[in-house]
Amino acid sequence: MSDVFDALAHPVRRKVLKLLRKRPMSAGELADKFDLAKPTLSGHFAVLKAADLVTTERQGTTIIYHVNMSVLEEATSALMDLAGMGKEKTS
Amino acid sequence: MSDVFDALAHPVRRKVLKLLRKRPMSAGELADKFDLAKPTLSGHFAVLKAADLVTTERQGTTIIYHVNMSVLEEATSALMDLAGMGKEKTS
DNA sequence: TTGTTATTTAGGGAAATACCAAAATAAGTC
DNA sequence: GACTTATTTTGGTATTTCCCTAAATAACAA
Repeated sequence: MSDVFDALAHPVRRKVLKLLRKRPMSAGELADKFDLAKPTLSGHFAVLKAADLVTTERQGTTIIYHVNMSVLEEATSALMDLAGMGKEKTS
Repeated sequence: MSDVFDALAHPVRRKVLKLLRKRPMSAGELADKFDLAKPTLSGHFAVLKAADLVTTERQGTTIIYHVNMSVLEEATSALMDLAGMGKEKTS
């Protein structure tokens, strides 16, 4: 879970997830949305992938990134837990 | 908001918030829960405070930390938004 | 003022992170 | 094979983060 929060800590990576939530996109297509060199973005993708927040699918020469909603939802649950929102035992 | 996600990225800081959610605690009392030097914890507290995730109150010589639930809830909402959970416009 | 307790600030070193340009890899086409 | 396109890996530098010990500050008591 720490991997996930680490990944979420960078604004670029949060924006990548936001973009991927609308639809899967290739690495290059994603990179075009940022004012950063492609290797830099590639590094960010690797962090997201290590946290299992995205998955990849190769289509010929391009690589398509998909957001992994279940992990994003788990992170949200973890944070809700920390915030004491929902699912609480009234003891 | 980036300050908040940065603050949440470190496991020690998440644990501090979890402890403070039960009840406010002094810096020293918190520090005792970790196997780290007090100045190290003080640094973590400063990060949490910069993100407005905690507030402080001095009582004589001790400083009491309180979790700022509203900011924690805002962060949860932001993540829920990223995850597309709840509050969505069906368009 | 001297001393004690609680906490933070200062200073420094090691490790991690973020960025880039250049080179390498992968898949496909001619 | 030679070339093109898409992407990642490598190598390098600069900045930031994390942790420590030692010193400074704050509030209070004797």
